[in-house]
Amino acid sequence: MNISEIAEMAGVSRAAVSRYFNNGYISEEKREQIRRVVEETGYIPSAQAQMLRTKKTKLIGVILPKIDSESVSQMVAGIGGAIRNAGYQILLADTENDAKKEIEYLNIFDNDRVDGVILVGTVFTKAHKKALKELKIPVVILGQRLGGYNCVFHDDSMAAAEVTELLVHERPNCVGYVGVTSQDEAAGKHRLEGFLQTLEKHGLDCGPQQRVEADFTLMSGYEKAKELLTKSPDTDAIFCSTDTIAIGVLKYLREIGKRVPQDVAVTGIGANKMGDVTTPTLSTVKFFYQESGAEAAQMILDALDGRQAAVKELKMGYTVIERESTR
Amino acid sequence: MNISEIAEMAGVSRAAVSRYFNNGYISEEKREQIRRVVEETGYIPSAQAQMLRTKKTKLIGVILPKIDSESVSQMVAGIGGAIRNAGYQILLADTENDAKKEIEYLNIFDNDRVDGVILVGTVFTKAHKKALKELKIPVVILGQRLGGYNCVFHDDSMAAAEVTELLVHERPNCVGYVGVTSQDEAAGKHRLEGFLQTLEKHGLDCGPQQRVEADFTLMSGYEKAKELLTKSPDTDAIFCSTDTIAIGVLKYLREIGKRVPQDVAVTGIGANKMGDVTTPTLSTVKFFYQESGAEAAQMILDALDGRQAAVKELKMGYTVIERESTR
DNA sequence: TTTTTATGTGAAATCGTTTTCATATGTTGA
DNA sequence: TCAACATATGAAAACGATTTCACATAAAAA
Repeated sequence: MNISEIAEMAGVSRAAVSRYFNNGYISEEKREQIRRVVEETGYIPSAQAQMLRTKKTKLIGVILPKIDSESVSQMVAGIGGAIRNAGYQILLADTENDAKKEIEYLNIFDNDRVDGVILVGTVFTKAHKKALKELKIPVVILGQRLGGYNCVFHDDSMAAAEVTELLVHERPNCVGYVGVTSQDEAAGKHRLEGFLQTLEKHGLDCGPQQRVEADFTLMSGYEKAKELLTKSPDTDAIFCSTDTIAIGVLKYLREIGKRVPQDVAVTGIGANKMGDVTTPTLSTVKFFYQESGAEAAQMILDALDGRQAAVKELKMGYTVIERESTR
Repeated sequence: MNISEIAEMAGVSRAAVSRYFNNGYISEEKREQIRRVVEETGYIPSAQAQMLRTKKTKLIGVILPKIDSESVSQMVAGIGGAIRNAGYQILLADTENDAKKEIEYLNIFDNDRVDGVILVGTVFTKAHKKALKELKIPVVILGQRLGGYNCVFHDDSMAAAEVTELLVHERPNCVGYVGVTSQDEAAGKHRLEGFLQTLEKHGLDCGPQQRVEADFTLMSGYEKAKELLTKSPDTDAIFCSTDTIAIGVLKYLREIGKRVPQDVAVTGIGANKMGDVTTPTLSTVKFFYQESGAEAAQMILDALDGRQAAVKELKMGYTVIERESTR
């Protein structure tokens, strides 16, 4: 089934059929003839031919580090919901935490594979910035701020600062930090900054010897808590850069018989589902991942529509969730 | 940059350049000339033109009910990993639990949008079966068995039967069931069957009045537990069709002061991350979602390669995880 | 009445590849 | 020597749409 057959069956030219689908000038009479034939045959225009001719794919490339993560999958849900009504679809590129693949996909997508890219970023190297600079199609960075680029990110610093208020409410003697690499500016650097800022405000301290660096897993949180508490057994408040890490920390504390929050207060960030079912439940900050995904999608859509002149940076809000692990 | 420009720069015909990329006959001399020009220009052939001409998109359509779900996102991770090396990518279609959209996407994808479809199924209506029957491209059903179609699914019945063994280990007096609609054959019908089978084997019973139907949420598990325990306050073992539901049940039991497992034993299915951090931790069954995704992907790949003559049904194994909520 | 404008139409070019076809040449086997 | 075959090449057709162009016609404006 192609446009020529439809045209012939309807007794019109190919151009007329094309106009029928694209709201071009066409008489009521021919419109009806074509409608009938299209209905009978169930004809759908070839997406490939359209893409080739129009240079529009109606595809948004989504590059992400790992799809099976609560936050990332929520962002994708938000993106999907926002672009569907505009007739776009998601071309998924899961890099499996491989930075090289991020750049590879960026280059592949740039070659007319998709109309725009949403990059769920973690760490930005020189190579990333070079690849981004050379990009010919619109791009939105999601989850990180990157100067000069459209981006949607979370107020990691303020969120960390506010949740730290819960942590230090009972005036701890010895505060600990279980974070992630500050190469990840959002989850590493900014959260650490917010944390330290609140400590300072309260005349508290958390020197480098009180800080340990985990990766994004529960077991790593557990191990690093052990390291921290072995070094400083009198730690009575622990800030964790993610909920998953925090839950690993809780696990270790329970194992050595420390009560939370009586002996040690603990906070996380991210409002992972797990944090609401632990004992004690975890004080944390809720980011609106699905909404940020939707916002990023809208930004790409605007760029594709030719709206949106200047580069936009959108910082999303958050909600502090006070639960049992602090007080 | 198109193939004609490259051909001209290299002093060869378009056909030669095409052969260069597709391992056709080409002399060492020309190969080298083309290689140089391609390297200089960074030329990448237009995917759209290739798709149009070859009728191959190198795309797998993945239709799923909801991407921000632990099991689904793990399946997608598995699919992604398996198809990447074969040069395929995922075109994502999230139906947001809308069965109509499942059929819509099936039809869209069938029209040369993708080379094959993986359908993460839940409920199959007549309309689904009609759409599937009319499908011209290969399809694999993931997560459900559907006779006559390639599918990868889990041994829900046996898994439920085995986890029920844990539940009845202490010879309960009154067994309850919090399940999901049996329109969902995998999570509803088969798990119920497995559950009942083990009960029968032990001379136990769980009549319809002891069974309640939840949806797939934690709060629903909570509400239905309330319903069940109001009706039958002496219930001392509860089978839950999913971990999320089970955790809602645990929440309610704790609220009314029932100890788990001393007063009431509870089991779930699915090995959700939450079940390992609750108090008590949840006895459950681990399915291998990522692996099933990978298997489904391999099946599609085989079908596209012309291998795989007959329809295949692949039933995946499971592992029972005994934790604190039973004993 | 004449000019402008809006509406309607199909032929043909175009998008950027792959593939068929016709045609060579050089090598091998009989 | 001649047939058979593998290797090599470019011209041109094909994939299936959209869009430009030239040309109508009818209605509105001057």
